[in-house]
Amino acid sequence: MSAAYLPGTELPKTFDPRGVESRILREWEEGGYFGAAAADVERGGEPYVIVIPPPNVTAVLHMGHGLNNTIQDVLIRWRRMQGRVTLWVPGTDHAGIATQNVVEKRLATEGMTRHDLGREAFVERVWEHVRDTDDRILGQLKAIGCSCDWTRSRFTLDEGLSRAVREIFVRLYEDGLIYRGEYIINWCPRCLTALSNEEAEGSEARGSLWHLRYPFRPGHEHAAAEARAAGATAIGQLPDGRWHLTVSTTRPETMLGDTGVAVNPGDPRYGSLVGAQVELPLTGRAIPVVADPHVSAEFGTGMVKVTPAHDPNDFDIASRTGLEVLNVMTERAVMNENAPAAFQGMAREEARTAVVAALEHDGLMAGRDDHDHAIPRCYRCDIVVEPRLSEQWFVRMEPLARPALQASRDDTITFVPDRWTRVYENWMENIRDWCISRQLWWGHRIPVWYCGDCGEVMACRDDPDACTACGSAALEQDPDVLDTWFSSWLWPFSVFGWPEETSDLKAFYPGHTLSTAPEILFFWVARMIMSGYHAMGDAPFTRVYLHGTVRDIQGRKMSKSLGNGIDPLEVVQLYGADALRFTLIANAGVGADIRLDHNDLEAAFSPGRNFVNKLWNAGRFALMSLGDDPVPPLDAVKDDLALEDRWILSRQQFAARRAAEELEGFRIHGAAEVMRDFFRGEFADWYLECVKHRLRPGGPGRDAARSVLVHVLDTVCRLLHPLVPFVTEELRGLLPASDERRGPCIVAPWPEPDAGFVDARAEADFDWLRDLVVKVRGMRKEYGVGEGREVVLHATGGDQDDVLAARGEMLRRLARVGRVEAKPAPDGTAGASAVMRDGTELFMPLTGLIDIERERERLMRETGRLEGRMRGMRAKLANENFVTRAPAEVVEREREKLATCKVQFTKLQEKLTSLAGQRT
RNA sequence: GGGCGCUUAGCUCAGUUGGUUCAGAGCGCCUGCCUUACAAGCAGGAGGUCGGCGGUUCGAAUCCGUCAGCGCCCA
Repeated sequence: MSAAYLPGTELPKTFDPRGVESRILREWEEGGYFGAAAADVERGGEPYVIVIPPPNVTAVLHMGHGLNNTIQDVLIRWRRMQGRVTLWVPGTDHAGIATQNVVEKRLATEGMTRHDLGREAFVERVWEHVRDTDDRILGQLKAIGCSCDWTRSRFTLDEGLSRAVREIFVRLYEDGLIYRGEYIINWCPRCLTALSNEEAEGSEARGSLWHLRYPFRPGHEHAAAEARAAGATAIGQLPDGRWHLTVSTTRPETMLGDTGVAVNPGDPRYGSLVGAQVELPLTGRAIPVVADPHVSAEFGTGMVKVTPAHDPNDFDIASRTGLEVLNVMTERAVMNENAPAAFQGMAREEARTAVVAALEHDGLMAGRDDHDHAIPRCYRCDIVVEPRLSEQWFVRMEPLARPALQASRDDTITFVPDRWTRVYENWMENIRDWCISRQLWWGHRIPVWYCGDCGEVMACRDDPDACTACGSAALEQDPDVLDTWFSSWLWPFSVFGWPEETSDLKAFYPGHTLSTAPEILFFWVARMIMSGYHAMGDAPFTRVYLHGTVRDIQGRKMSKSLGNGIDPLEVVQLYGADALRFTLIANAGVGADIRLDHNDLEAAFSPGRNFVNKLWNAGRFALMSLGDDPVPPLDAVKDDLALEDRWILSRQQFAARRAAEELEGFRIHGAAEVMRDFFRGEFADWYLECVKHRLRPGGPGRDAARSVLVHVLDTVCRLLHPLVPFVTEELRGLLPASDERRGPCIVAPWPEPDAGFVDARAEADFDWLRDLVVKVRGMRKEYGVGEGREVVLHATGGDQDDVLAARGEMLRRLARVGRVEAKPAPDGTAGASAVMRDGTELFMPLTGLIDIERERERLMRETGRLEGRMRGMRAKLANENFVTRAPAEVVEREREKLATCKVQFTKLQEKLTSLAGQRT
């Protein structure tokens, strides 16, 4: 692309990412390759669209983002090279509760709360924070090479996206899908806001199950006695003769808010109790026993205490049975004025201890069992969530879930790995309404106004001046904001200007692939699909790739609090973006977690760096060897191709085909493996070594070698570009230009396999040569024949003499074989032997070096191995069932294998016999 | 309580529809090489009864059941 290296100077021996990446990045951006316009699609281009999972502006990116975005960039770059109109929309998320927490914490260090600042000033403080992290996040994405359309970067609180939020809110409200009501919601007593069910994360905890005794009120002894007589073991008498019942709870402090005890109406034990009154201990209140069909007769004592204001199930019981709702806690989960005076002002944990002690003191504690259960915690601050009765806004989800569920069932949307399909469908099938109001200041203000005069409630697209019912100007906007996810669920179309019917929306919606972590499958992915159908009538994407989590070497999730994170920018600084990407990709099995050692970045990222460096050096070698003469196009040398040329060209078609297959199936690590095997295992290790001598000035078939070398290297660059974009861009830019090699790699065509280059004969012949070289190397090593010392090789009994004769120079260079004889060595010559699979006998005279006993052992090992294999094959073939039932093809293959083994075995036996002769 | 995933070489993990060298890669280890692309490299090598048991099948790392250990999700 640009002349970064002075003509005539050697390229550096190691690839220098820092010197290259920023320059290439600039060239890409200036070239405008990242962007796409609606017009490109209107002209008939086939779009490929990804919207980024917008990172939180809470903090800068970690390695999980590195993985997430590398995957997206690989897909985008690949599709771009395939000629699709690719668009990757970047952006960030305002992350209401999380961001507010971060800024509040910072204020706390200054000894302030958000209330000291006031709403407006506080929000301005948050904006300052956001502007800073937003820039840094986008910078990080650029640094790892993400080819997003930066001109389209969005923020979920942008004006346009805020408009989308209002629009969807009002529409849903008008459709009756948004409502306000008083229900038990998950409440964070630290953040002082409602949470959705998804935001209250269960955490396993060792707890207790306490059994409490509630005495019957005077006059209800008969009911108690009757129940006891009916077999109710949980009914009994206290030492003072009073009757009591027993209920169990994991949260004794809530008993202060009990307003009843419920039993199943069909429970034969408790029929007499319904309508009876018990005395609620510590409070002096009398509460009734009621019947409710949702109480399980089998669970526990079959009687449950009912605390309507502090438990969602109890709330439901109360609404069915008419029990009173009594809230005994403040918003900070401190016992309030409805609790007995002795407990008022106590925090819930404190109150628990006090209640237990008081009950014990009164002889009303029947016992305690260990009880493991899940305690919901706030996903942002980890405080135990308190179920709290409060008035909130909800989305009625069931109608929205219907098409979203159908889309999965009919494979309109598919998940990779497939197991997430069931998780998604299960969630959709058991959908619950979504609490969307948050008692926060940072976020989209709920677009609802209340009339101070007539009480009218209005959901408005634009701020109203007067009440639509009475005309009053005494309007007040709902003080709360919306759940963050209520804006991010619109992301796939709000970024294109919805609700305006923009040309972008027409061109780029629906998108194609969504790549994210499974932890936000419900929060975000599922809801995007719902809103996509509701607002656009179509799914926002068709394939959802759910990748694994980046963990530390001990398998712990990387986190700031553990200090086990790895900063992507540090890795880019030290090893380069390509190394970061290749390392992540090569380690990322489909949906599998990745372990990286944060204490040893060298161990974690050097393989990636080394691979990149290897690539660089292959290019460096090519450039040093090509000389200044024009490189002929492949067409011009097609009649001069040597075996290795035809072989590598054939293998290249295989690699291109396999790489595309892997990418199609989202097996990106598989693509990396295919390409690494091709580039390192075949091109660098074998092809380059084979053609070195030909590339010398005046070397045989030099022009053909030069042509193939450049052609394959160019292909390697293009194949690897989606994975390691910088080094491939740099390298390809240095190759001699030609008509097919003009323009930057980023928009070069993806290599399509060309059947015309597939050459099975060349592959077979070359494989045979490769085997021979490996065998010779093995024999040399066995006897410590120094690498500088040439040997003679006798190769007899095979039918590859032509191949051998033509590749003498290759053998000399790869195995230090000075001369190949097509006839056996004279009888009695000491040396090492081997037999190829086709029966070709190899003999390497090693007079003076050979140890006959050792050679015998070596050959015995070899025959032993063969014998083992043959035994297996003979047994298989002797099995009537195998021969008759297995496909004929498989049986035939087995026979052929056995035959070749036999030939090898026999020849090795002969060698052994002749060795024995020599010994005597 | 329900569901899902994992268990393969010392470490981290691939292994698509059961059958061609399917028992693999990278790192680590051992041995030998500074062979003018690359020591961030090259060549050669050691190392695993694919968690246990049972089943299906001519044939199982692969399919089924079960047990054990680890992890995750939902209630």
